[in-house]
Amino acid sequence: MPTLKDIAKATGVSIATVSYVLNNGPRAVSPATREKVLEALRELNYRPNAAARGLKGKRTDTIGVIFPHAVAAPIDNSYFSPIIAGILDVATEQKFACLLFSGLDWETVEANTSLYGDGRCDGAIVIAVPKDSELIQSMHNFGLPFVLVGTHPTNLITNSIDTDNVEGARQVTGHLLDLGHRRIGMLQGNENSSSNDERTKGFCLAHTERGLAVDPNLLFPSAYQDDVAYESAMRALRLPKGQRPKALFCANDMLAAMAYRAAAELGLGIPAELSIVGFDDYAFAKSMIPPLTTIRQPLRAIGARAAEVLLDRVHGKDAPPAPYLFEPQLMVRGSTAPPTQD
Amino acid sequence: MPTLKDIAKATGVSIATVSYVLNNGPRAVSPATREKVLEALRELNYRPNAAARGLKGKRTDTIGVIFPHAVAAPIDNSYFSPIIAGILDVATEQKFACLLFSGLDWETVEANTSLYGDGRCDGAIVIAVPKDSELIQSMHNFGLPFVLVGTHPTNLITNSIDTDNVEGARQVTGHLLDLGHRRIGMLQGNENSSSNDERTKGFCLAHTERGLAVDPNLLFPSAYQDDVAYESAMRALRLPKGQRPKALFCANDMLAAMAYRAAAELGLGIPAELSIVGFDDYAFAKSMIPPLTTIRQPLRAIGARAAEVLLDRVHGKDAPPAPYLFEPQLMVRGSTAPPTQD
DNA sequence: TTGTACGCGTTATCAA
DNA sequence: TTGATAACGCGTACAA
Repeated sequence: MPTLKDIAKATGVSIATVSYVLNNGPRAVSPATREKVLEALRELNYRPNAAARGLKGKRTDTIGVIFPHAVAAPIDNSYFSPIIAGILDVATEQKFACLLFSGLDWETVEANTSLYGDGRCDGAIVIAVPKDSELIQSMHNFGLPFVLVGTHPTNLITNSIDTDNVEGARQVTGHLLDLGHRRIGMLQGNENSSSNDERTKGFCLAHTERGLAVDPNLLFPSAYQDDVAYESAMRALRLPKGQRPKALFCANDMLAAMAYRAAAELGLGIPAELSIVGFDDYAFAKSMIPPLTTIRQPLRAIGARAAEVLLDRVHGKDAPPAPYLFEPQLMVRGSTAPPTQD
Repeated sequence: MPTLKDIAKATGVSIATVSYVLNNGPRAVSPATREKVLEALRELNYRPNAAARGLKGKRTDTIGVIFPHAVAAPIDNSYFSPIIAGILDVATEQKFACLLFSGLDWETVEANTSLYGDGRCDGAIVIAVPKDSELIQSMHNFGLPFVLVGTHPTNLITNSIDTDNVEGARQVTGHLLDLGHRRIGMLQGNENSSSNDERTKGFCLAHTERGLAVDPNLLFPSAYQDDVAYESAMRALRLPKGQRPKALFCANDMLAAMAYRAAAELGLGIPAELSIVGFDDYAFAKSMIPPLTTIRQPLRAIGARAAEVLLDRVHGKDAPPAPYLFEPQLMVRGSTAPPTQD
């Protein structure tokens, strides 16, 4: 690997000059030597050494992405991966690379956080961290720019990017209510997640706005894990006919897929005997049979926006630590219909 | 951020001593000073600077992962993300981080490859690169340890990790033939991909082993993209009844999902009127309705194995540049049944 | 047992 | 317009 010194030697100039050519400044170089240097750079296939640059206190051109990648929950693929794709879109465009810091769960991730503090990245994006996590405060104390995705800490210390979960849940529940449904169950997500709190709130809001009460027996605790979700769905759908919900609002599309499975096993037709709606509009939602009515969350755009905000911070344009909410979009497909008579 | 110098000053020893304590050598430090130093390190919350370490020529404790993340194909999530999860499993355990180098397609990725050569990582994993890509040769020339996943270059210059695609395709096609199917179509994947070549080969092999010929009209060119796949599936299933395949082998599960959609739109019951099999066993396969019969490819284990092999190389244990093939596993579910009479 | 000093490849300051 | 050189933080050969 050639270094500045090699280029300087080959060209007969000083390393300073080479550096100025490389960085287009901060001082001028005569066109003649400039050309000579550029040629040598190309000739020897020179690559600036990232470590040396980082050491000089310059940017590392790297952003960290912090998230857990649990063992077998489809949500990990469907949720994290479009977000990371969006981050990559923006990062690649701005010639940044992404450094993943991960672990199976948040506990492991937090235990490994030492990694982000060693000057390997200029900033970090933290995805779906539990809102009571110490990580948020400790990162803030650390001073590295960071942005949250899918989490709204109570004290606003940095930017957070997300979809308006309350509004989305309100819309999709409203869609069911407007179809005439009155016995709607909700399959909930992780207990300590921002998204589940907000989606539950929107579910209730849609009811109260119409002067209707939510039956607490129709809130089915579950989690963003396929096995847990399947069990919860079975519990909900095995209720005696008069109590069984005629529609299910699932806290995300993966839960909805599990509800489909439970319904199929119990011989309940969708949407004839049971309407199902989800949340997120994962890639597979439109391919489900029947296609799932759900709330579209622009995950890739969320990731891209997070990267933009972070890179602005990295470049010194400090935005106020405001939350940024994307508008949810109701996607009415084939899994919802008016209720049939009992 | 405290540096070695700060610790040295606080403890009243030299930076060399601090360094020796940190690295447990190469020379001994008296237990007394050792304790003092350790305490100061903890006290001041010292973190070694990765850039400085990298500059000294030591390991960066980072592995690069090179792959494209195209615009909207579900395969990207379902294929890449479990592999990356597997890489993360091993990397995290060995205290390595993963640096993603990506672009929308391989063209962009290759244009950005300059990134991997700047000393930011100790080695790289390249996922599903087209087998004729220059990237492979240029990385080899570069001298950075690397490992391939899902690609088998013709000249064996490093390790490659994959599933035995020929054998998997042979098994799942054999399953259809053994059910009595004789008019089996194949929905193919990307033209220049190793996986598609090998799966096509296995498809043919299963036929010839049984003394049967493959009807070339039943090979439907397609790609690992949902829109293209859907169109191809429609073309296959719109054939007049006597020519229409009664079973479809899809080059991966995403194609199979698109075939489900096409079948649903044409009113063809699965598996009554049409058997469908896939390949990969993506997370969603078992939740499809009916659950998809497919070949399980242990993607997460593949990622983990790739990371292990790479880290061995990084640590200097040079294995021979052999390919490593995982055994495919036939998962018989509800999407296959014996053919009905015409 | 410990301290001093050099060099890794950059960038930036100072001097020419 | 350019060259010499200090500094970034760390690891280690050498001197003490």
